[in-house]
Amino acid sequence: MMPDLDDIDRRLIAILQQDGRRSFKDISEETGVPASSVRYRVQRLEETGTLQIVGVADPLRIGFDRLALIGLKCEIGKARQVCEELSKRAETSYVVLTTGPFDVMVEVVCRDVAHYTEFLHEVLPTVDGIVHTETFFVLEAYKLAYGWGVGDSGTPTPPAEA
Amino acid sequence: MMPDLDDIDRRLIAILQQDGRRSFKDISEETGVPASSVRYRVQRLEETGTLQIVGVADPLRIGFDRLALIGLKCEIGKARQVCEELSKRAETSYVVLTTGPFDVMVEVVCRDVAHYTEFLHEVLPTVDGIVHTETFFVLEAYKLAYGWGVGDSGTPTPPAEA
DNA sequence: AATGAAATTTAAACCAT
DNA sequence: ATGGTTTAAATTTCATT
Repeated sequence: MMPDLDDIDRRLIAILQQDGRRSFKDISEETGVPASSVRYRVQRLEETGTLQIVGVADPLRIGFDRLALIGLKCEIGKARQVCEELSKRAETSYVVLTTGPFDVMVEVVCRDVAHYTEFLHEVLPTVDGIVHTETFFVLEAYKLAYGWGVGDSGTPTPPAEA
Repeated sequence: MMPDLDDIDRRLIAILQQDGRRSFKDISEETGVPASSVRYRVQRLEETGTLQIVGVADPLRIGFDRLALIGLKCEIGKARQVCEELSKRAETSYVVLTTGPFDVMVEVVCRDVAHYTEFLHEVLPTVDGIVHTETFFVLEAYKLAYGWGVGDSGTPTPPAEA
Protein backbone atom coordinates (compact mmCIF):
# COMPACT_ATOMS: atom_id res chain seq x y z
CA MET A 1 0.00 0.00 0.00
CA MET A 2 1.04 3.53 0.68
CA PRO A 3 3.29 4.17 3.65
CA ASP A 4 2.66 7.61 4.94
CA LEU A 5 2.29 10.76 3.01
CA ASP A 6 4.85 13.46 3.32
CA ASP A 7 4.28 17.14 3.10
CA ILE A 8 4.69 17.27 -0.65
CA ASP A 9 2.08 14.57 -1.17
CA ARG A 10 -0.34 16.54 0.92
CA ARG A 11 0.23 19.69 -1.06
CA LEU A 12 -0.28 17.86 -4.32
CA ILE A 13 -3.52 16.38 -3.05
CA ALA A 14 -4.71 19.75 -1.82
CA ILE A 15 -4.07 21.34 -5.19
CA LEU A 16 -5.73 18.57 -7.15
CA GLN A 17 -8.72 18.60 -4.87
CA GLN A 18 -9.46 22.06 -6.12
CA ASP A 19 -8.82 21.39 -9.78
CA GLY A 20 -8.23 17.86 -10.94
CA ARG A 21 -6.94 19.00 -14.32
CA ARG A 22 -4.24 21.40 -13.23
CA SER A 23 -1.21 20.67 -15.36
CA PHE A 24 1.78 19.06 -13.73
CA LYS A 25 3.87 21.94 -14.91
CA ASP A 26 1.59 24.41 -13.17
CA ILE A 27 1.75 22.41 -10.00
CA SER A 28 5.49 22.21 -10.36
CA GLU A 29 5.75 25.97 -10.50
CA GLU A 30 3.46 26.48 -7.57
CA THR A 31 5.24 24.02 -5.36
CA GLY A 32 8.81 24.21 -6.59
CA VAL A 33 8.78 20.45 -7.10
CA PRO A 34 10.08 19.37 -10.52
CA ALA A 35 7.34 18.47 -12.95
CA SER A 36 8.62 14.96 -13.37
CA SER A 37 8.45 14.40 -9.66
CA VAL A 38 4.96 15.79 -9.48
CA ARG A 39 3.98 13.35 -12.15
CA TYR A 40 5.70 10.47 -10.40
CA ARG A 41 4.04 11.21 -7.10
CA VAL A 42 0.57 11.76 -8.45
CA GLN A 43 0.83 8.51 -10.32
CA ARG A 44 1.79 6.73 -7.16
CA LEU A 45 -1.04 8.29 -5.20
CA GLU A 46 -3.43 7.07 -7.84
CA GLU A 47 -1.96 3.60 -8.01
CA THR A 48 -2.24 3.09 -4.28
CA GLY A 49 -5.84 4.24 -4.26
CA THR A 50 -5.05 7.22 -2.12
CA LEU A 51 -6.20 9.70 -4.72
CA GLN A 52 -8.64 9.48 -7.56
CA ILE A 53 -9.17 12.19 -10.12
CA VAL A 54 -12.72 12.05 -11.26
CA GLY A 55 -15.51 14.04 -12.78
CA VAL A 56 -18.19 14.71 -10.24
CA ALA A 57 -21.58 15.68 -11.58
CA ASP A 58 -24.40 17.28 -9.68
CA PRO A 59 -27.17 14.67 -9.67
CA LEU A 60 -29.80 17.32 -9.29
CA ARG A 61 -28.72 18.86 -12.57
CA ILE A 62 -28.46 15.73 -14.60
CA GLY A 63 -31.81 14.17 -14.17
CA PHE A 64 -31.58 12.54 -10.79
CA ASP A 65 -34.03 14.65 -8.94
CA ARG A 66 -34.54 12.53 -5.91
CA LEU A 67 -31.76 12.14 -3.46
CA ALA A 68 -32.64 10.54 -0.18
CA LEU A 69 -30.90 9.37 2.93
CA ILE A 70 -32.39 6.30 4.50
CA GLY A 71 -31.69 5.25 8.06
CA LEU A 72 -32.02 1.51 8.65
CA LYS A 73 -32.48 -0.53 11.76
CA CYS A 74 -31.38 -4.11 11.32
CA GLU A 75 -31.73 -7.43 13.04
CA ILE A 76 -28.95 -8.08 15.50
CA GLY A 77 -25.85 -9.24 13.71
CA LYS A 78 -27.12 -8.58 10.22
CA ALA A 79 -26.12 -4.98 9.64
CA ARG A 80 -22.93 -5.84 7.83
CA GLN A 81 -24.53 -8.17 5.39
CA VAL A 82 -27.19 -5.53 4.77
CA CYS A 83 -24.38 -3.11 3.90
CA GLU A 84 -22.82 -5.61 1.54
CA GLU A 85 -26.08 -6.17 -0.27
CA LEU A 86 -26.99 -2.53 -0.56
CA SER A 87 -23.55 -1.61 -1.83
CA LYS A 88 -24.15 -3.74 -4.87
CA ARG A 89 -27.18 -1.75 -5.94
CA ALA A 90 -26.73 0.93 -8.55
CA GLU A 91 -29.16 3.24 -6.77
CA THR A 92 -26.99 3.54 -3.70
CA SER A 93 -24.20 6.07 -3.60
CA TYR A 94 -23.29 5.83 0.03
CA VAL A 95 -23.56 2.95 2.45
CA VAL A 96 -22.10 3.10 5.93
CA LEU A 97 -22.39 1.20 9.17
CA THR A 98 -23.09 3.58 12.03
CA THR A 99 -23.54 3.93 15.73
CA GLY A 100 -26.68 5.55 17.09
CA PRO A 101 -30.35 4.99 16.45
CA PHE A 102 -29.65 3.61 12.99
CA ASP A 103 -27.37 0.71 12.22
CA VAL A 104 -26.90 1.65 8.62
CA MET A 105 -27.22 4.87 6.65
CA VAL A 106 -27.70 4.76 2.91
CA GLU A 107 -27.93 7.43 0.30
CA VAL A 108 -29.92 6.66 -2.79
CA VAL A 109 -29.99 8.60 -6.03
CA CYS A 110 -33.24 8.25 -7.90
CA ARG A 111 -34.66 9.69 -11.07
CA ASP A 112 -37.99 10.54 -9.51
CA VAL A 113 -40.34 9.64 -6.70
CA ALA A 114 -41.57 6.56 -8.52
CA HIS A 115 -38.03 5.30 -8.76
CA TYR A 116 -37.51 5.91 -5.06
CA THR A 117 -40.80 4.24 -4.22
CA GLU A 118 -39.79 1.18 -6.14
CA PHE A 119 -36.50 1.05 -4.31
CA LEU A 120 -38.17 1.34 -0.93
CA HIS A 121 -41.00 -1.06 -1.54
CA GLU A 122 -39.61 -3.54 -4.01
CA VAL A 123 -35.88 -3.60 -3.50
CA LEU A 124 -35.38 -3.10 0.21
CA PRO A 125 -37.78 -5.86 1.22
CA THR A 126 -35.65 -8.34 -0.69
CA VAL A 127 -32.69 -7.55 1.53
CA ASP A 128 -32.63 -9.84 4.51
CA GLY A 129 -32.20 -8.33 7.96
CA ILE A 130 -33.82 -4.92 7.65
CA VAL A 131 -36.47 -4.26 10.26
CA HIS A 132 -37.17 -0.56 9.97
CA THR A 133 -36.48 2.31 7.59
CA GLU A 134 -36.72 6.04 7.90
CA THR A 135 -36.31 8.31 4.91
CA PHE A 136 -34.88 11.79 4.79
CA PHE A 137 -35.50 13.32 1.39
CA VAL A 138 -32.87 15.74 0.25
CA LEU A 139 -34.51 19.02 -0.65
CA GLU A 140 -31.37 20.94 -1.44
CA ALA A 141 -27.76 19.87 -1.58
CA TYR A 142 -25.34 22.51 -0.35
CA LYS A 143 -22.19 20.52 -0.38
CA LEU A 144 -21.68 17.17 -1.97
CA ALA A 145 -18.13 16.07 -1.74
CA TYR A 146 -18.36 12.88 -3.71
CA GLY A 147 -19.46 11.41 -6.95
CA TRP A 148 -21.81 8.66 -7.79
CA GLY A 149 -20.94 5.66 -9.81
CA VAL A 150 -21.51 5.62 -13.48
CA GLY A 151 -24.63 3.93 -14.60
CA ASP A 152 -24.87 2.05 -17.83
CA SER A 153 -23.66 4.05 -20.77
CA GLY A 154 -25.86 6.98 -21.45
CA THR A 155 -27.32 7.04 -18.01
CA PRO A 156 -26.61 10.27 -16.29
CA THR A 157 -24.74 10.27 -13.07
CA PRO A 158 -22.98 12.10 -10.05
CA PRO A 159 -22.63 15.15 -7.69
CA ALA A 160 -20.98 18.35 -6.78
CA GLU A 161 -21.90 21.57 -5.15
CA ALA A 162 -25.47 22.51 -5.64
CA MET B 1 -27.75 27.95 -16.03
CA MET B 2 -27.61 24.80 -18.05
CA PRO B 3 -30.56 23.91 -20.24
CA ASP B 4 -30.82 20.19 -20.52
CA LEU B 5 -28.08 17.81 -21.28
CA ASP B 6 -28.08 15.94 -24.49
CA ASP B 7 -26.74 12.49 -25.12
CA ILE B 8 -23.25 13.72 -25.87
CA ASP B 9 -23.02 15.60 -22.59
CA ARG B 10 -24.04 12.49 -20.76
CA ARG B 11 -21.39 10.43 -22.47
CA LEU B 12 -18.72 12.97 -21.68
CA ILE B 13 -19.75 12.99 -18.05
CA ALA B 14 -19.77 9.21 -17.87
CA ILE B 15 -16.25 9.05 -19.28
CA LEU B 16 -14.86 11.72 -17.02
CA GLN B 17 -16.44 10.14 -13.99
CA GLN B 18 -14.17 7.21 -14.47
CA ASP B 19 -11.04 9.18 -15.22
CA GLY B 20 -11.04 12.92 -14.78
CA ARG B 21 -7.76 13.32 -16.64
CA ARG B 22 -8.65 11.51 -19.84
CA SER B 23 -7.39 13.70 -22.65
CA PHE B 24 -9.94 15.45 -24.80
CA LYS B 25 -8.39 13.83 -27.82
CA ASP B 26 -8.91 10.38 -26.30
CA ILE B 27 -12.48 11.22 -25.52
CA SER B 28 -12.87 12.56 -29.02
CA GLU B 29 -11.76 9.25 -30.47
CA GLU B 30 -13.98 7.22 -28.22
CA THR B 31 -17.06 9.27 -28.91
CA GLY B 32 -16.50 10.50 -32.44
CA VAL B 33 -17.05 14.06 -31.26
CA PRO B 34 -14.35 16.51 -32.41
CA ALA B 35 -11.79 17.29 -29.75
CA SER B 36 -12.51 20.99 -29.79
CA SER B 37 -16.17 20.26 -29.23
CA VAL B 38 -15.37 17.95 -26.37
CA ARG B 39 -13.40 20.74 -24.80
CA TYR B 40 -16.11 23.27 -25.48
CA ARG B 41 -18.75 21.11 -23.86
CA VAL B 42 -16.72 20.08 -20.87
CA GLN B 43 -15.94 23.72 -20.25
CA ARG B 44 -19.62 24.54 -20.32
CA LEU B 45 -20.45 21.71 -17.98
CA GLU B 46 -17.87 23.03 -15.56
CA GLU B 47 -18.94 26.65 -15.87
CA THR B 48 -22.53 25.82 -15.12
CA GLY B 49 -21.60 23.76 -12.11
CA THR B 50 -22.93 20.58 -13.63
CA LEU B 51 -19.58 18.87 -13.57
CA GLN B 52 -16.50 19.30 -11.44
CA ILE B 53 -13.23 17.55 -12.08
CA VAL B 54 -11.49 17.05 -8.80
CA GLY B 55 -9.03 14.96 -6.92
CA VAL B 56 -10.78 12.84 -4.36
CA ALA B 57 -8.63 11.49 -1.59
CA ASP B 58 -9.60 8.52 0.50
CA PRO B 59 -9.98 10.12 3.93
CA LEU B 60 -9.14 6.88 5.67
CA ARG B 61 -5.77 6.76 3.96
CA ILE B 62 -4.72 10.28 4.60
CA GLY B 63 -5.16 10.43 8.30
CA PHE B 64 -8.83 11.26 8.70
CA ASP B 65 -10.06 8.35 10.69
CA ARG B 66 -13.31 9.69 12.00
CA LEU B 67 -16.26 10.04 9.72
CA ALA B 68 -19.57 10.99 11.24
CA LEU B 69 -23.02 11.92 10.09
CA ILE B 70 -24.76 14.53 12.17
CA GLY B 71 -28.49 15.15 12.04
CA LEU B 72 -29.50 18.70 12.96
CA LYS B 73 -32.76 20.22 14.08
CA CYS B 74 -32.91 23.94 13.41
CA GLU B 75 -34.99 26.91 14.40
CA ILE B 76 -37.87 27.51 12.04
CA GLY B 77 -36.68 29.28 8.95
CA LYS B 78 -33.00 28.99 9.70
CA ALA B 79 -32.11 25.66 8.18
CA ARG B 80 -30.88 27.15 4.93
CA GLN B 81 -28.54 29.58 6.54
CA VAL B 82 -27.25 26.76 8.71
CA CYS B 83 -26.48 24.84 5.52
CA GLU B 84 -24.68 27.83 4.05
CA GLU B 85 -22.53 28.25 7.09
CA LEU B 86 -21.66 24.60 7.48
CA SER B 87 -20.76 24.30 3.81
CA LYS B 88 -17.98 26.77 4.37
CA ARG B 89 -16.26 24.63 6.97
CA ALA B 90 -13.41 22.42 5.90
CA GLU B 91 -14.55 19.59 8.15
CA THR B 92 -17.81 19.08 6.29
CA SER B 93 -17.94 16.92 3.21
CA TYR B 94 -21.69 16.73 2.82
CA VAL B 95 -24.40 19.19 3.74
CA VAL B 96 -28.02 18.73 2.71
CA LEU B 97 -31.39 20.11 3.64
CA THR B 98 -33.82 17.30 4.36
CA THR B 99 -37.37 16.39 5.21
CA GLY B 100 -38.08 14.23 8.23
CA PRO B 101 -36.97 14.40 11.83
CA PHE B 102 -33.84 16.32 10.91
CA ASP B 103 -33.76 19.53 8.96
CA VAL B 104 -30.15 19.19 7.93
CA MET B 105 -27.79 16.27 7.56
CA VAL B 106 -24.05 16.83 7.59
CA GLU B 107 -21.09 14.56 7.14
CA VAL B 108 -17.89 15.56 8.86
CA VAL B 109 -14.45 14.16 8.26
CA CYS B 110 -12.22 14.40 11.29
CA ARG B 111 -8.71 13.34 12.15
CA ASP B 112 -9.71 11.78 15.44
CA VAL B 113 -12.29 11.91 18.16
CA ALA B 114 -10.77 15.04 19.66
CA HIS B 115 -11.15 16.80 16.35
CA TYR B 116 -14.76 15.70 16.15
CA THR B 117 -15.38 16.81 19.70
CA GLU B 118 -14.04 20.22 18.92
CA PHE B 119 -16.26 20.48 15.91
CA LEU B 120 -19.33 19.49 17.90
CA HIS B 121 -18.68 21.61 20.94
CA GLU B 122 -16.74 24.56 19.64
CA VAL B 123 -17.73 25.03 16.04
CA LEU B 124 -21.38 24.05 15.88
CA PRO B 125 -22.41 26.34 18.75
CA THR B 126 -21.12 29.30 16.77
CA VAL B 127 -23.58 28.57 14.00
CA ASP B 128 -26.80 30.39 14.59
CA GLY B 129 -30.06 28.46 14.36
CA ILE B 130 -29.09 24.97 15.47
CA VAL B 131 -31.21 23.62 18.31
CA HIS B 132 -30.34 19.93 18.45
CA THR B 133 -27.76 17.54 17.09
CA GLU B 134 -27.55 13.78 16.86
CA THR B 135 -24.39 12.02 15.78
CA PHE B 136 -24.00 8.78 13.89
CA PHE B 137 -20.41 7.69 13.86
CA VAL B 138 -19.34 5.80 10.81
CA LEU B 139 -17.85 2.50 11.86
CA GLU B 140 -17.29 1.08 8.42
CA ALA B 141 -17.78 2.61 5.01
CA TYR B 142 -19.00 0.12 2.44
CA LYS B 143 -19.64 2.47 -0.37
CA LEU B 144 -18.41 5.99 -0.46
CA ALA B 145 -19.75 8.16 -3.13
CA TYR B 146 -16.92 8.31 -5.58
CA GLY B 147 -16.76 4.56 -5.40
CA TRP B 148 -13.36 3.11 -5.72
CA GLY B 149 -13.86 0.86 -8.60
CA VAL B 150 -16.59 2.73 -10.27
CA GLY B 151 -18.26 0.64 -12.79
CA ASP B 152 -21.68 -0.12 -13.87
CA SER B 153 -23.88 -1.48 -11.20
CA GLY B 154 -21.88 -1.06 -8.11
CA THR B 155 -18.68 -2.87 -7.78
CA PRO B 156 -18.70 -3.54 -4.09
CA THR B 157 -16.36 -1.12 -2.48
CA PRO B 158 -13.86 -2.70 -0.19
CA PRO B 159 -15.19 -1.98 3.26
CA ALA B 160 -13.01 0.76 4.54
CA GLU B 161 -12.56 0.86 8.25
CA ALA B 162 -13.51 4.06 9.92
C1' DA C 1 -22.85 27.00 -30.90
C1' DA C 2 -19.88 24.02 -33.07
C1' DT C 3 -15.83 22.90 -35.72
C1' DG C 4 -11.07 22.80 -37.89
C1' DA C 5 -6.36 24.13 -38.05
C1' DA C 6 -2.71 26.69 -36.30
C1' DA C 7 0.72 27.90 -32.69
C1' DT C 8 1.96 26.96 -28.04
C1' DT C 9 2.26 24.26 -24.04
C1' DT C 10 2.30 19.99 -21.76
C1' DA C 11 2.93 15.21 -20.88
C1' DA C 12 5.40 10.77 -21.53
C1' DA C 13 9.41 8.15 -21.95
C1' DC C 14 13.98 7.85 -21.03
C1' DC C 15 18.08 8.07 -18.44
C1' DA C 16 21.17 9.52 -14.91
C1' DT C 17 21.86 10.37 -10.13
C1' DA D 1 12.87 8.55 -5.34
C1' DT D 2 14.39 12.70 -7.85
C1' DG D 3 15.55 15.75 -11.58
C1' DG D 4 16.83 16.80 -16.41
C1' DT D 5 16.18 16.23 -21.44
C1' DT D 6 13.97 15.06 -25.57
C1' DT D 7 10.13 13.62 -28.41
C1' DA D 8 5.43 12.97 -29.11
C1' DA D 9 0.97 14.56 -27.91
C1' DA D 10 -2.47 17.52 -26.18
C1' DT D 11 -4.34 22.06 -25.19
C1' DT D 12 -5.42 26.64 -26.39
C1' DT D 13 -6.45 30.27 -29.38
C1' DC D 14 -8.53 31.96 -33.19
C1' DA D 15 -10.81 31.99 -37.57
C1' DT D 16 -14.85 29.94 -39.96
C1' DT D 17 -19.53 28.05 -40.60
